[in-house]
Amino acid sequence: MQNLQETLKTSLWAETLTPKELAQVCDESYEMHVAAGAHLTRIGDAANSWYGVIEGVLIMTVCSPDGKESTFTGVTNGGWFGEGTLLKNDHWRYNGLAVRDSRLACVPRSTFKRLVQTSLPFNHFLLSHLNARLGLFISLIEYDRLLGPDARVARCLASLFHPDIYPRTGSFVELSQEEIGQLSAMSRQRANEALHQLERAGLLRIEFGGVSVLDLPGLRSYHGVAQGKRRGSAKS
DNA sequence: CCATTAAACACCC
DNA sequence: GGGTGTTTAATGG
Repeated sequence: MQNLQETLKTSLWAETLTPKELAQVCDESYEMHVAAGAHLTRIGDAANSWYGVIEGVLIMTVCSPDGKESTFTGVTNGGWFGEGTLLKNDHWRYNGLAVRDSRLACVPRSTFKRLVQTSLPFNHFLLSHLNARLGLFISLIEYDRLLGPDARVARCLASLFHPDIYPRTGSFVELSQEEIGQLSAMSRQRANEALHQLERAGLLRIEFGGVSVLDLPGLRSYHGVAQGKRRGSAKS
């Protein structure tokens, strides 16, 4: 378990700052707790902070006009989010919902903007961070359009291990099958079936309250059988 | 038809 | 109490 200062000092962007700059960021930042099930950000709220996850899990969700909710992606230990909204001086366009009791490192908007205006190395970090997230979202669209359910679960799980976005993820993914289903855009029992398929393929192990990833490259390149069709009903 | 899902249920951590 | 495995009926391509 880490504290606020450790999270800031071991972040991927800390090394882009001079010791003096970093010390000032540490001084201006603060910690916030969000209980499981509570919102950190809501669509329409003004964005006042850049958030880093000290410990916990947050998901980004949007709502359709009739109230249906869809989950885009999750952020876990060591991940940072909100920079895009802060850069635009905008309001949140997605909800940030804690699915575990979570502790957040909050870098005030004024601090974040000062770094953007004064530190070229920090901007380099932001570029690669945004680029990584862009690549992640492009991948998610690709999975959604081209892959069947089993492969979608495999790739969505694998995407949680992107080193630039999820720096401190172990091999155990602490997400219920319900939550994996939400991330992969399918029902719980379909996610359950996909997970068993992947377990049979030796890529992961299903455990209580989560899964252990055994073969990350295998998950990342999983294509399933015949574009994701299962139940080998191909004439025996 | 076939795949998927919501709802409901029975275990088990 | 919540996560998991399973069944059943309803839905939609």
